[in-house]
Amino acid sequence: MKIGELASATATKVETIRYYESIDLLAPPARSASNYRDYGGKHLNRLSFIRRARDLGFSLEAVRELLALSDNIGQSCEAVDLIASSHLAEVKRKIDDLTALRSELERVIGSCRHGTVGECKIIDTLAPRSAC
Amino acid sequence: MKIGELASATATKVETIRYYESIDLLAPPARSASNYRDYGGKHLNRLSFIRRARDLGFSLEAVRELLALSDNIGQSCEAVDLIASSHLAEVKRKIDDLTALRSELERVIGSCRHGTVGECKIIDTLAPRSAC
DNA sequence: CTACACCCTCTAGCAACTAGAGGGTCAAGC
DNA sequence: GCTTGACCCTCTAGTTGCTAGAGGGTGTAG
Repeated sequence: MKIGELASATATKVETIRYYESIDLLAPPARSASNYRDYGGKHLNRLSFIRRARDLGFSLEAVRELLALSDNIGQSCEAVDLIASSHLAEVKRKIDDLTALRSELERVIGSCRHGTVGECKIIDTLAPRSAC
Repeated sequence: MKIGELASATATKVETIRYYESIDLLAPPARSASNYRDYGGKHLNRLSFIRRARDLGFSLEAVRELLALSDNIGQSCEAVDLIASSHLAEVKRKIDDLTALRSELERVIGSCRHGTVGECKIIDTLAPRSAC
């Protein structure tokens, strides 16, 4: 399987696959006579795993740990749970931050009377002076 | 006013102030005899503006535009409104994305039975094989 | 035999800083 | 007068997760 085929099989860009190899996330595959990368089923599985984890928002470092853990089939999955839970906590925190931000932005934008910049409430919120 | 003073007055790091100068967001101040940056009230206002806009999540490019607009006091504030509204739309989109992500993560984590990695539902979700 | 799609390596770029190296300046305390 | 420590300076490289480009080689269809 050539890199382009692996790329379309996993909806990943060719450059991204090479990048994953360069950071040791994906093992270097065999090479053809013409030095083309030649991937097998293992690589496909591994890259699929990476893709799904990335789609769930895990960082590449987290993915790296999840991959390592997934290889120790007998071990407790506590560590897996921990990584996922702390990621979830982070996602929740971001949602909270963005929700607060949204309210603030809505308030600011809602106060705009569509006059001149000199009277603009939005600019007013940002600048430490002037009135609307 | 030295850079450290401006930094603590605006809760900005010294390096960040120098960075803003390097990308022409903040005008270069006068220099003292010993080549120290010497800031005035204008710089304080400008940096405060930048900080508030950044706190509202505006990109540096958006901040640059907002700053330019805020100087044209007579102009219509339509452009300001547009920048703010499109930022708000972006924030909303991010909240939606993260909320969907949160549900997915909660579902995945909730299915974990705290056994071994081989039985782990979390790993199972990521890997295209095995059972819990 | 010549297009053209594909592959290769290596490097630089994005946002928005942050951290470090390697140096100069200035006021206080001994 | 001299050292200590907190500042300041410039310049460069690192962070995350790719993406895009230069400058080349390969393989196949017409």
